[in-house]
Amino acid sequence: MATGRTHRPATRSRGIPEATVARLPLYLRALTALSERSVPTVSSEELAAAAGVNSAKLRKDFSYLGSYGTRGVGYDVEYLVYQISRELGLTQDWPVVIVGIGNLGAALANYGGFASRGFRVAALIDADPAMAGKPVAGIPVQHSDELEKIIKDNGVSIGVIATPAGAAQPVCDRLVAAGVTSILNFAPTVLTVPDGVDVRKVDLSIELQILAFHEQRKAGEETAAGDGALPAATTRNAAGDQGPDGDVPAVMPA
Amino acid sequence: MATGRTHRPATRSRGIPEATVARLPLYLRALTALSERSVPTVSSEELAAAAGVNSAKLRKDFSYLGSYGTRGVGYDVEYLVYQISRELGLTQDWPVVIVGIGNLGAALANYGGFASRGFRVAALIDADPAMAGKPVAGIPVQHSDELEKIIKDNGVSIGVIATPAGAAQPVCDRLVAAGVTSILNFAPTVLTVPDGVDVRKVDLSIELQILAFHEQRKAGEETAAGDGALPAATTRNAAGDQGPDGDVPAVMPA
DNA sequence: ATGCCTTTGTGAACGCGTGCACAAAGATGG
DNA sequence: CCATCTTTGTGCACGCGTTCACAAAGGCAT
Repeated sequence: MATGRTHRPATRSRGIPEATVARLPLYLRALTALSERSVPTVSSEELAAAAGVNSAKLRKDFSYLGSYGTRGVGYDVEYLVYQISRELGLTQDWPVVIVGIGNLGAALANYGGFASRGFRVAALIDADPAMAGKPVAGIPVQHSDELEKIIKDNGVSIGVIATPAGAAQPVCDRLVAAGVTSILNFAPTVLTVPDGVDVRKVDLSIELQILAFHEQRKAGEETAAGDGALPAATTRNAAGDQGPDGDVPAVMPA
Repeated sequence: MATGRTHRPATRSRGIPEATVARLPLYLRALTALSERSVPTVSSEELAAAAGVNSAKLRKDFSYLGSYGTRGVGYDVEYLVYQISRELGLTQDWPVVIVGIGNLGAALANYGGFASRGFRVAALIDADPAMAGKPVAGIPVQHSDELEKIIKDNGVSIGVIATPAGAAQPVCDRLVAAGVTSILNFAPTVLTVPDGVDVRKVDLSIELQILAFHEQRKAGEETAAGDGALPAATTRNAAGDQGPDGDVPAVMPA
């Protein structure tokens, strides 16, 4: 039971570092914008600025793909778009299913960023029978019962989970059993999957909490000048705190 | 001009590594679940499993906060919930504004994960006059003209951008000018902000592209048995290089 | 009180990612 | 054809993050 592998060992497959892979979509976006403006070539410096990264890092990233630049000139935009697209696997069609058509699921279904790359929403799935047949983003929602059949009929290998936290793991299990090997998880839960299955998670609440940490630190530094104590953050027995049961630390070790 | 700071120097403020901060919300969630089940104490091993991380990493993370455990026993759940909440700044109220009430913005407004922590949606803002006054998630949408006033009146320091890509930077500039110092960006664009302002971005399309990369790699390894032409990464600028699809970039350098 | 057993907290080694700085490569102009 | 100038590709060093492994700490039973 404790064998849940959420993290993959590494991308030692035979090349491209994980950190580089994560930046390729960024470069691709910047390049696409240049392409639309019919810019023929771009230097590492310019492209790096557009993508918001260091130019040395960008050149090193590209070096993992091959030598696609021309010294003294830069990179050919169209050619690079093609190479990165191919490397990311975007030259082929990726059917995806979205499970859980609530507010977020519907937003995802309507999101243009999917279709613009090689992704195609093959189906929308929800457990609520009342949703069945109702069109969202022009696609009729199907009931969970059809999940396995949908996956197999469309050859889906990527699934998006936008269900409530409680439903995520069961849905995940069914997706994996039906043949899905990559999952994008929006539910605030740790998913346990077998080896060979990739999971990436997006958690809105976590991002905000990280921002709050830095925000608090900034505020603390300002007021720290006049007062050693942090702002009311150190509120003792903060009653209105998170607790269903107005709880206080109450239990102190020692 | 190329001075756009999207990345912060570091969190050497006086302690906690960035990687650790990013995991604290994860621990907090696991601990909250335990708390609701009235579990009094938990060992690093158990908690690590629940959060999906290595137990040594978890102990080291906690060691940055202080010595909150008891050897031979583990950690007191309630006490740890409190300490992490305090460290993350969740014991205080964080008013946030969401700008761009489209599908995604509406989904965010309805997302329960915000309110459950210290976050409170102070206002919803959209540039479309037709949206003004219309309630979303029980909160009436306000027009962009009110942005500065809303920020100042509510003391908002965290802003969420869910606008189309084109509108993101102008909105960002206005938020920052009005006093916002932390931004969560859902628009697919690189935001340029002054020093001292934190930006975190969530890009749905990028996550999918990363999954596609790994998915392609998995598929490639399978079929690689019969075909050795896969790792063409070392290909020099050879014209008409690998053409599995016979698709050539059309524009070739040289 | 004493010894055993469990679990924390952390020193140290390792590996990955980042950024610097420069030599090699190629274009361009005379 | 040669000199010069631009920009790539990368060797190298540094710092952060992860993991191992173990000594110290504390509870608990006898």
